[in-house]
Amino acid sequence: MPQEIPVPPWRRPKKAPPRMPLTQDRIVDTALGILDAEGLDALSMRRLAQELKTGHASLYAHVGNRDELLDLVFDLVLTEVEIPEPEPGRWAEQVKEMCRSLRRMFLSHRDLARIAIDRIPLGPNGIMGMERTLNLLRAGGLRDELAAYGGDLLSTFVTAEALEQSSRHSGAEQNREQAGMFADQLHGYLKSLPAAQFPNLVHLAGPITSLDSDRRFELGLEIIIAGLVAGAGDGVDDGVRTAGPTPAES
Amino acid sequence: MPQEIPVPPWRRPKKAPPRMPLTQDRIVDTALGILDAEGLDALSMRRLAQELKTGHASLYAHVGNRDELLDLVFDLVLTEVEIPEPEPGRWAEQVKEMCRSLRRMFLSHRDLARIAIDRIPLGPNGIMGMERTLNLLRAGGLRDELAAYGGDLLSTFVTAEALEQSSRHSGAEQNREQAGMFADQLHGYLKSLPAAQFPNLVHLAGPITSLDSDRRFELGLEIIIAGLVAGAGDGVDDGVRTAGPTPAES
DNA sequence: TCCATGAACGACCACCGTTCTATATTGGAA
DNA sequence: TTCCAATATAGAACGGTGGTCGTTCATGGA
Repeated sequence: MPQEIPVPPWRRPKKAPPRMPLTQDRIVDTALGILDAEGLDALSMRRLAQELKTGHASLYAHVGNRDELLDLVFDLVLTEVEIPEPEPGRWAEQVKEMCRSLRRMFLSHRDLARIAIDRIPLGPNGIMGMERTLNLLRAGGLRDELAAYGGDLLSTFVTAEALEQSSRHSGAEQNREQAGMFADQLHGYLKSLPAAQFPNLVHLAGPITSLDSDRRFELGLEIIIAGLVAGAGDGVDDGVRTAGPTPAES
Repeated sequence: MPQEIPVPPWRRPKKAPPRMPLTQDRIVDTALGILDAEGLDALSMRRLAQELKTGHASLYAHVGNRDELLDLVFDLVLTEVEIPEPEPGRWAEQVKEMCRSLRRMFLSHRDLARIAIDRIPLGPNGIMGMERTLNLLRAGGLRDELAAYGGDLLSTFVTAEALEQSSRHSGAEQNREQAGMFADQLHGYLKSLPAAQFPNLVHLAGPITSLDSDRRFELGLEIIIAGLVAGAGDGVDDGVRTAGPTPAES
């Protein structure tokens, strides 16, 4: 890195102040950068302030606290998720496309699933996403309750699956290699169990460990969508027998 | 509290040493106690050591580190989950019973879902549970891949749902009240959105906010089980068309 | 009785999030 | 142009965290 040379004070125009002011946007952008590069544990207020060349206490004038910062980061990346306008006859495929887009977003931002897993996206982009998601789900003819809950279930599924995938590659950065290592180790372990006591684990050691993340994801997606189109929950066994639409509001 | 009187050294039988030794079991039990009473954030090594009337450094002779301690706590509570032996003709109901038992476990131990969400239960009780779960799922006639993944999907679902429920009651202890408060606030907010821009959110404000945790859980359970019995994923659209059993191992 | 072993422990280390207070900077009014 | 009030900035400090290290000490075996 070249040595920093102080700028002579006489050539420094009035405009374009060299001291870029701290703004919430700049903080959130930088936070996302650290997250992508170094993960959630590295994203401390101090590390963030250092990146912004300021003191860590200064951040609190713009973001409230760390948790709120994570809210903002989450809402920011939500802009990357594409939720299609409904087209007739392509409902199931469009739902899958939406979930795949959400998954791509998670996989392209390290540890974001850890942030999202216990957060309800109520920022502006989150609300927009909910609206568009509901629009798509209802286009499939789902009754209100199922549309309302289906969106939750799908996004929870995608988040949890991304979380599992990223937590398997814990600690250091490793792409496919370490994941394969782990799968191999686990496979060996399961195969080594006493077959008399663990017949199913021994028998299924292959399928359990050979499912890669992509296959797991597609499989889960199909299961949930199949369950949704089956109109599950029409009659539940806890007393409520009728399937009529729930009253519009509580 | 009565004053502590030192025991005279002459009456102290050889057996039953009054100084209860630190063991891993005692540590894990105590950790679970703190977890139940005060939550995960309160479960620090120092707090735990204090409860055991010792120094926090002493714990590391028995548990490795905090993460491993949480592994052990997780495995311990897994003993509370009941996984039924398969009975003919009751498959779907038995799967539900298993999931409900798992959920009861989560709800009776504060913050346990937060511990479980990114952990693969590979302790002794976890392995036992996996075996019994696979045994039950396969009794339903699920093909290998679906049985192997179905268990994962179900447990992920139960955990995520428990996590959502417990994170809604964040911070202070609140049973139904605060949850209802939050739902009411959210309902009001959704209803207040501009209907032209957010027609679906406004229309579904009722169903979205009126679903209580129990109903959400049962609904999700039915969706997933319906998807499983539909044998989803027989033909997937990523090139693989045949549904033949995957090779026994990789 | 002596000693080796391993558990227990206090002092540290390098951090963390957050708050308080003092200072610097700035835009606008006089 | 000068001055002031409002605001942004940042340093110090607080009370915590998980984890390590070297030392002390009690206990069981020889």
